[in-house]
Amino acid sequence: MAAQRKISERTVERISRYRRLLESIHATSDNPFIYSHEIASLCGLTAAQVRRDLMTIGFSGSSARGYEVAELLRSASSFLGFSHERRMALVGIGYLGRALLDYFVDRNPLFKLCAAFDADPGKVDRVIHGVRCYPVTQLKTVLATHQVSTGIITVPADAAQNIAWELVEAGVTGILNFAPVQIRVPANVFIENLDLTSALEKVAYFAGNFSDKERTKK
Amino acid sequence: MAAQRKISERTVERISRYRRLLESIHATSDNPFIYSHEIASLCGLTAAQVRRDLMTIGFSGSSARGYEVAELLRSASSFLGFSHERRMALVGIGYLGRALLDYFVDRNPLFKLCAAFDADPGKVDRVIHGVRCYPVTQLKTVLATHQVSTGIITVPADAAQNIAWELVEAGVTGILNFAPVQIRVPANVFIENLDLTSALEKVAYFAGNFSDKERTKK
DNA sequence: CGCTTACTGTGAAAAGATTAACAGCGTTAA
DNA sequence: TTAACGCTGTTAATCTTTTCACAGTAAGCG
Repeated sequence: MAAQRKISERTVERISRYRRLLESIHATSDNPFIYSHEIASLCGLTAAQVRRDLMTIGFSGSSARGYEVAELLRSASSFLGFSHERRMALVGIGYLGRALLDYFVDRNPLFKLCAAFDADPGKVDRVIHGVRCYPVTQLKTVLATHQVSTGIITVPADAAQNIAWELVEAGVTGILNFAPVQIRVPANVFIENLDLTSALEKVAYFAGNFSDKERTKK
Repeated sequence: MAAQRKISERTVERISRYRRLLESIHATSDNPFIYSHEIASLCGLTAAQVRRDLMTIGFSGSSARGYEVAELLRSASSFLGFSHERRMALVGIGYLGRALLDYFVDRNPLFKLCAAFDADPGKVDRVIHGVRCYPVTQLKTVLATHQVSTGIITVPADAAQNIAWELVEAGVTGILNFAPVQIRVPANVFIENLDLTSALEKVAYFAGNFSDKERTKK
């Protein structure tokens, strides 16, 4: 729809963070305006970066008063697609899967986690954190009835690629993958690989080699 | 110690992924050599990138035969600091905290999760997934006895910054933060903010706006 | 009113990360 | 032994992201 071109992943992530920040500010502060440098400082960024991000989503503030909180909140929400409901499914009901169910359910009513799947018969046919659990064999049929656009993968590494393919065949166009393998998908599907092990090893690396060295900017 | 300078976060993350890949290849394949383009294809990268990464950690292969798997595995492990044990602590024993305990415990014997903390008295003074749980009030004393270098934060957003400060005061030099706030730490401490909500919103964004547009390269 | 101030919006510069390109070399095959 | 091949190591080019810097502008103040 909106024909903006090539907005970077980094920018989208930051917009998401701004949005949440603004939500909280909107609820607690009575000042209806906010400056780029205030947002920046609360998000650990530079003011220039914030201004540029807002520029790319086409939001304008007022010089001398800054940005109107309510308006910007609305604009960021609309940019992120909060205007319509998204349906999501989770595959892999291990500890991590359950934690994510708990984490995502009811956090945002427009991001509806409407089904969970697992290969273990002992884990299915019940409701966890308000989400119905199905055998993974029924993935395609269940997803077809639910119009799911986004999938979350928390299965073991060796099963992840197959699950991804099934999700894609079922019409999913975005995948958040926690399995520690690089998953390949068709070019028209977006995949975000979130590798907890390498995140931790990175922290451990820099925790060790850091007193003397600067961190290269994020 | 090793006086390499300014190795980027991205590179460290990739080295970690290479390492895991090599571990698996070393265990299953009988071919003692591997080419950069093989690693690249398995990790979803270009061969040039792999060669450059290995260059930055100072590893050399042989022309015409590629890289010796066992050697490279050793070299990557040593680069990542697997030569000595790291001790880690986790703060916040909610669903996510428990999932991470399960995820990280015994995954790598050199990354020892040796204590968990929570503010809720009902959750402490027991052992979860092999890790002893303490009241968060004892954080500093317990960490002092354990020589912990790395902390994992899975507490609610409003408590995260305070916990970070306490971790830093206790001598932690690297933090992996899952709370959805940007945490500030002194310049000599490394922090990685892993924001699940913005990761998901990013996926949802690109899942929606993607048929027509290229993803900007990671 | 006009002056001052401090902000936004944005082109241009800088920094950082990735990819291209190729010289040089070890291996293999003839 | 030599020639051909296909790899690595690395420099240079390109592409991306961030930061700088400043013109333009609205609000507040005297």
